[in-house]
This record gives sequence, structure tokens and C-alpha cells, in this order.
Amino acid sequence: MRSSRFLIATLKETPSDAEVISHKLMLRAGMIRKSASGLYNWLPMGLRVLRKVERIVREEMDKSGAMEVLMPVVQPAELWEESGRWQQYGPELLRMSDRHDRPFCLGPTHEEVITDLIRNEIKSYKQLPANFYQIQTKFRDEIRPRFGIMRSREFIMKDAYSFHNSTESLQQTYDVMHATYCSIFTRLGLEFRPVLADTGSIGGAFSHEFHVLADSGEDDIAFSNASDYAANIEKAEALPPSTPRPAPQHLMQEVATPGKHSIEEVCEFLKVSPQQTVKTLIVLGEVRADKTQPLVALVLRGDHELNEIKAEKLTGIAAPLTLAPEARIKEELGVGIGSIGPVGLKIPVIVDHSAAHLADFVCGANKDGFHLTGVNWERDEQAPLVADIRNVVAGDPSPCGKGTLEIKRGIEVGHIFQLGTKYSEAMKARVLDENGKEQTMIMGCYGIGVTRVVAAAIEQNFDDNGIIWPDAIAPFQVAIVPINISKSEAVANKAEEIYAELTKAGFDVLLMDDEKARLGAMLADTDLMGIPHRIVIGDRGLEAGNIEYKGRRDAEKQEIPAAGIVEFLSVKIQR
RNA sequence: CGGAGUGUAGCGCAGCCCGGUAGCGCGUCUGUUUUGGGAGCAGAAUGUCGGGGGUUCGAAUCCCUCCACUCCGACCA
Repeated sequence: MRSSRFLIATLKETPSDAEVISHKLMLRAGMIRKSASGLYNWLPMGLRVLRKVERIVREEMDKSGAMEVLMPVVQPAELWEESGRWQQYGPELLRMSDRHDRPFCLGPTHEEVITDLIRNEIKSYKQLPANFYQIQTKFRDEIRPRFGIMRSREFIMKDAYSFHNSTESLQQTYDVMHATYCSIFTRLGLEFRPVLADTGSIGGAFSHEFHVLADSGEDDIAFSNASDYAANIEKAEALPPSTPRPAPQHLMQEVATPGKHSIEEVCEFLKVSPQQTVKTLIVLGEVRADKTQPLVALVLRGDHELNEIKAEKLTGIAAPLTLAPEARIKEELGVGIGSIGPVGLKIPVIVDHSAAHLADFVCGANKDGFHLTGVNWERDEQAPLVADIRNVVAGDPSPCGKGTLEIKRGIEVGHIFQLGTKYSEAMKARVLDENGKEQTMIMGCYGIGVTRVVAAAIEQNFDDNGIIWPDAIAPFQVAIVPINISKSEAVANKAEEIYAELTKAGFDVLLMDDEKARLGAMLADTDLMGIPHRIVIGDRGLEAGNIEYKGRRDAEKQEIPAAGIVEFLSVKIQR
């Protein structure tokens, strides 16, 4: 490609609405432009990267034995009614009507459509297992789209759905997908980790997320420092303390803590550490027969955070987890938030392991403006119902039994699930088995955020001058920068010659052939755009038959013979 | 949904407090000189000042209203 015939839309200044580095650099490098909140245009430069990511994903999926299909973006409501998600999905599902007033939605995911398609096409166990995928636009009406392409409303996803007649078969395909995802992210040149994950709203039994490690990630990942264990913090189990609870040393006392509500304020006032306190959260319980929801208290150590996912799975607690309205707490417990404690509370209490392990702790006195000190379980309040309801923190023992946990930030770029029969059951997707009996198919589903991968790759590969693309997904692998083509025929000729040679050798080359372009501007642009290999051609070097090479990450440029450039780059560029 | 903020040329911004008919830098176009790391000079084009309404002789500026966008929060308990 010649720069004179390609839209190089680089910006010197960053548009003011960009916050994270990938968003800024994608705008500055001329890859994307915003159309509306969470909606982006892909310029030629960006699309080249996106297509390369797609190509790698497609090649690896094909290699895994999956079959590519293409499903509609607009989906009929009736399928969503059938699965029950028309009611469940919530406002992220963009609903609309056609001219006949028939309800539709923009697909945020395609379980319903694929299940409908396959139940009509596959009738026999002999056709199983089968795995279908597509690379296609999804729409999710996010509350707050942010970080450019990283969390946009419209995005491109590779989604795959597999169908089976046994859990063993599902497990096999799941394992193949796990391996395929590892190959894909390795080929993309990313530093990633598969991590154990919660199955979330999609449902199902077993699940892994694939995270690209980067500080700007929105997820916390817990890693063992002594094994392969890695889990999303939503999922990572906090082990119960292994030592016995210390014996009580103090008597329970009520102390006035006027105006002190938060853990921080109370600790400061009473001169204790948060680890020596508990906080009591009031949430709604499961809906009872009379349609009312009782209150339930959750007790955590002051320095710990509630893990909503863990909590809402406990029996007696409503899912999704909902904090009780303050007015209801006032009315039923007779105390304002900020002074609640487990002692003498008249509602069910569930206590986190580490809070249950405390002796002589501080908690709210269930009386506005008062706290209790020197509180001890059993002596002052009956032995609590104990569960794991907190997020793990760095330094916790790893659930795998080896080492302690570290927490890192990750960007979720892939997710694989064992769905089981959630959709096939609801939508009656069945095959005849060996005995001629109807059997509900078992399903798996597997997603990769293709557009998000592009942003994640930048989050992991940039410097002060711009993007640094991995070879596999660079918009161009090589940039040829000739100095003064309008003045030097020798330079112009050599640039054309090398451009032809490299192109013929199968490299993706960008020839900077704008006659008026100055060296500094061209170098700034090729760096910003992240082109990983750069050749500068000038009269000075040509006198000795040399050109200049610099890898995007190299500190120094080097002179190499112009004649050997194809061989030189064949060694440098991973293909 | 709650809170905060922003909307002025393609991009980044000033002007608004204190009303007088719109400016700077970058980019773009023309010419010219220059050319080994985002050139210099000379000239030029580009604005319903987010929309609507109001106050006023006069509104980018003051008031009302709507819209869009951005950020933060949605775990005080």
C-alpha cells in the first residue's frame, strides 16, 4: 500500500473524550472515529488490524473443527420469549418493533437463534457433536459505554455454540476450545491467562475466562504465586482461617460514636484497625410465598468487600443481590445504616469466615450513634451461620492449596462455558438417541471479543511514541520511509524496488511515497501507527548500498545492505 | 439511575464572571524557500458559538428549557 493512496488519519493531539491509552492511541493513529456514545467507525487503518484478528480467530476455529455460520443481528422476540430471556435480560437488550408492530431485538448474543436453527437441522445423535461459530456484530445497550472500543455498545464477537449428546462429549469440545483459545491468543502475540470464572447470567456449570493482563483491565484476577491457579475474583474462593478463633479477652461494652458511620470513621474514632471490626450489610432475602422479601444481614470483616456473586448464591438470599432500602431498615430494625451490628439482630445473619474468626471485635450496637467493643461470638451472640461471602485479597492462601494469592488486573477477551441444557431444554432442542428416544442436546458456548482484542493488544503494547503492534496483527508489517523522493531519483527508485520485492515476498508493506512528506513527520506517523518494522532509505546510506532498519521496540537503528532486505526481514518477522 | 462537568472552525482550546456582533494553536488549501527526526515565510478558506425559548436597542456571554457527550458513583451499613 502507498501512503499517497491510503487514508492516514493521524492526529497530533488527543481528542478530549479519550481516557485509556488504547482509546487515545486508536484515535490518534486514525484507526477509529466515534459516531455516537459506544458506536464507532473503523477507518481503513483500524479495519486492517480488526481483519487480521478475525483471520487468526477464523483459522484456529476452522482448525478446531468448528463450522462457520452467519446469523442475523435482528432477532425475533418470540425466540427470547421461548427461552425466558425476553423478561430476564433487562435494559441491555435493545428491543424494537417492525412496521407491523412485531417485537424484535438487536442480538447481544445468539443462544436462542442458534438453538432454534440447530433444533430444526439436527435430528439424530449421529450428527453430534457439532460446533458452529460466527464472527458478527453484537449490540448491548451498556449503561455506560467507556474506554472506546473496549466497552462499546456495538462490537464484533466470535461466538460459537456446540451441541452434544453426553457431558463427556461436551467436556471434550470444551477442552478443544480451551486449547484453541490458547492458540489464538498466543498467535495474536498477547500475554494472557485462562482463569476460572463465574458463569454469570448465561448460566451453566463450568466456565473459563481468558484475560489479557493489563493495568487498565476492569476485572480483578487472583493468581497463586506457586501454581497455575487463576480465578476471577468473583469466583476465587476465600478459604476459612486454619487457626482456631482466639479466646475472648475483653468484656462487651457499648460506646457512643456520635456521627461516626463508616468503618473508616469508627476506626479512627475508636483507634482500632478495620481488621478488628465487622460491618453488617442488610440485603433482601428470597421472595416468600406471600410475595414479601425478608431482610437478611451479611457480616464481613471491616477491611473486606462483599462478593455479590457468592452471596446471591446462598439459599435465603435474593438474586440478583439487592441492598435493602434505608427506609425499610429504619422501620424494621429501628436503627440507621452505620450503626447496625449482629448482636441481638432479629433477622437471619450470615457471617463471613474471617468475620466469624474474630474475637473482641467492634460492631454497630443496633442503636443510632453507638457501637459495641469487645464483642465475641457465642459469648455475646449465638454461634453464627458461616459462609464465604467476601472477595479474596492479596496474601490470602490460594484455594488450590499451594502458595498465596496475588491480584492483577485483566481485560476479559474470551469466555468459554458449559451451558448444559439451559437453552436446549427451554427450546426443546432434541435428537433421537441410539434407542430411538428423544434426548435433549447438551450445549457449550464460546466467545471472543474481537474488537476488544484490538484494544487489549494496544493496552499491552505501546510506548510514548504510540502503538507497538505484534507482527501478527499489525496493519502493516513494514514501513518504507524514503527521504526526499522528489529530489533524489536514486532514493525514489530504491524505495520502489524494495517495495516491490517485499510485497512480492508476501509482506504487508506501507510505502511512504508522499512527495512532500518530511522525514520527521513520516517517522512520527509510522511510530504512532505502530508499524513494527521500519526501513529508512536515504542518499547517504545508498552511496554504500545500505538502508537503515529499526524495529519499533529497538533502541538503535542499524545499517544493512539494501540487497539483503528480504532475507533480513524474513528472519525478523514472525509469520 | 444518582452526582459532577463539558458543548465555540476538522482537532485541541481561549473568550462568558463584567452583554457591543468571534479568536489562538494544530490541521487544511495556494505560493515560495527548505529538506536525515512532527519546517520557515506570505496569503487563504472554514463557525446556524449544541437546539429552542426568554430578557435586552443589542446575547457565545444573563435567565428558562431541551438535547448530546464525558467523568465519577451506584458497598456509609
